[in-house]
Amino acid sequence: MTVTLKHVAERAGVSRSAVSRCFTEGASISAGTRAKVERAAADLGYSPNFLARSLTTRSTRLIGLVSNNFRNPVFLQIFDLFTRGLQDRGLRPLLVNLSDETDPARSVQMLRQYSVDGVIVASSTLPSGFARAFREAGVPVVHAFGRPDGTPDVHVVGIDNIACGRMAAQTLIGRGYARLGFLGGPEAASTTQDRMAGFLAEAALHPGTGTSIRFAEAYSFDAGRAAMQAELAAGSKAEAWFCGDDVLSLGAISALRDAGLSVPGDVGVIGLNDMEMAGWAGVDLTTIHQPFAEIIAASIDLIAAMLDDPARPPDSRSFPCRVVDRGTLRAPA
Amino acid sequence: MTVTLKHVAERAGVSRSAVSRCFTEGASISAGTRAKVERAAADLGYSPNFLARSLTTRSTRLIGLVSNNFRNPVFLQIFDLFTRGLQDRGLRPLLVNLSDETDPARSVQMLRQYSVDGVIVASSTLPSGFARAFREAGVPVVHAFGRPDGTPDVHVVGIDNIACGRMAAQTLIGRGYARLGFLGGPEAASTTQDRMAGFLAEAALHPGTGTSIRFAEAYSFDAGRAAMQAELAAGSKAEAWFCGDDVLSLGAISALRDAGLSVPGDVGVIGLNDMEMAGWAGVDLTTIHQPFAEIIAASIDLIAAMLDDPARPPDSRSFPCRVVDRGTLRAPA
DNA sequence: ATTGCATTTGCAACGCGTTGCAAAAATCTG
DNA sequence: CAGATTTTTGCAACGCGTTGCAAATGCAAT
Repeated sequence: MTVTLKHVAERAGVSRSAVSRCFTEGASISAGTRAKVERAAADLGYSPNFLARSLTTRSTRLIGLVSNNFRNPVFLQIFDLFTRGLQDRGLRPLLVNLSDETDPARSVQMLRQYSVDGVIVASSTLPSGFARAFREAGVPVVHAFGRPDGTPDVHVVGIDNIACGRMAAQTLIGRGYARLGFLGGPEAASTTQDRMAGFLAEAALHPGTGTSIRFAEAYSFDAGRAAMQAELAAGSKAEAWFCGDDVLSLGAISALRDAGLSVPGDVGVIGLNDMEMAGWAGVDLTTIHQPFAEIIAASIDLIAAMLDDPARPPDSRSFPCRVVDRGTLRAPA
Repeated sequence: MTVTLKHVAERAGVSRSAVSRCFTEGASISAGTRAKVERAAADLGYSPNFLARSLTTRSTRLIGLVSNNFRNPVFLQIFDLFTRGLQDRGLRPLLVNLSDETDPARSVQMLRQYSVDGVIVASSTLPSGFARAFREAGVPVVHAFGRPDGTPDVHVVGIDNIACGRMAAQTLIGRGYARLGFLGGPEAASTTQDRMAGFLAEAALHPGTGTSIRFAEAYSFDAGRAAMQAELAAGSKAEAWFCGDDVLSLGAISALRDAGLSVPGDVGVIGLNDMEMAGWAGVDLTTIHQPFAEIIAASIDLIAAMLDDPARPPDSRSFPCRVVDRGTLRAPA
């Protein structure tokens, strides 16, 4: 049977309150009773029931970790960092897979039923309605990898996707490529739109630079490959591609190489994310590094801050990215 | 503020019990009051607090999902399948990252404090003491990807690692390789030992077959690469390798190719798992398919069964594997 | 209208802890 | 040592639902 406060209290010969206070930070208890209680608790193998406690303290230390991306290997790194970071603060991730959920209301309800203290939405492709729905339900929320914005309605931490788009274009132009391609992720995602906008804006500043655009259905190898195959079948003229994600880049490269083109000999590719695999020998993907560790640390900081002050006005943090030069672009002229 | 049973009861003009019964399956309630209650609940946006409910029902529908492998891309697929499968049954995964935890007691205590209904340990490298610790604490547990065994002390579902080792050796011998290598994961893991044992046993049945052994520090690309580099530096003579995991295989292949060897021209490689990436164009890893979907479905079935009957005697289920022939072994003679 | 039975309802206690408050005990002052 | 403080303790109520039980209601048959 489960051993409860009462059992410990009886064994230690004190009141239930005394036992409770022994297990709550900073409560008033004398050294003597503390010793008795600890002894009894140890004998019985007691530890307090967090869920019962949460009824009165109104805090579960449960955090909903919500994502819809379980195909892109970079998310394993992301889950690793999130789970460790949360655990280090005594928070517990309740993992929610929204891969085929379209209705925010259901997930909001479910997470409220479990009284989560907060929610982290980790996705660049979930419509922002999801994050907003949590906020409207009064649940602290931070949207990691969302679209930072001057007047956010929820906390957002991510990168400046427009700047990344520019950076990619600049890099390609700096390498002497004139006909540029953008291979984006799902067209509807705001991050895709921003990356494209930055990319096109920068390209437009450079006369003699042409651009073409294509979108992949998903952030996956197959989708990237299919998109590039379609592009090639349509007689692509692009000399270098900026792909909105590394795994997309790998798919695209495989299509290019299958078509007998050399990367970077014939066509250059620059990705985005700098997932672990991008650095693997033999992969050597040139890419824009997205500072995951910082983004995740900031997200956790924010959610932790909201536990203390749930009314904290939404904030938007954006971290700088940088190009990691490996082997899929030709050397500077 | 949170809206509770009481508020709904007042608004509907019924007792708290009536409201409660309206939200519990199969409780006795008339159509009339049900309508009143549902109306009031909808107006107020009420939904019951699972955690409070769990106090009396003694069921949270929370399942600890425990793993220590957040570097091997195959685990993203695994988490995807687990989270979806659990969600489909109305169970909620509390994700626990044990990457650098060595003491089972701490995780057991933590998960008990959250009153999880059960625990799934998803790992082939966690010492079996972890799973046992949960069982001893009276928490239903199933160890997925563990070592199936005739007299298990916890539920185990996985593959017959010895048979896989044999299968790998047979395959290599069938292709005419005579000097075989085994590149295992962490040496201490029972799965590594079993795969090796099967591999060596089978090789021993074939006169004229030589074997060499090496272990990687972890199931990671870098570890596989480093191990193969060490092997090459030591003047390896093996013609074909069975690697205990796909990501290890990829690391090994990268080392082989860097050393100027062709795969499968000079050296053959067969992996284990058949992670998604193994099938990517350009990767084309020949490997032994581990039936993840089945293993995970069975694990979830088992944990669900234990919710009904916690005393269910431990069972051990093993799923058959099969070779998936792609491009890293030479064709049969 | 009465009896008999099945449903439905509310009361009150319970699950496991926490906490405001007042009483009790310990400590300090003079 | 009495009196004033401070600390520690227990009581009892509370957080949010559930549930055994007995009372109340509904309905059909007599």
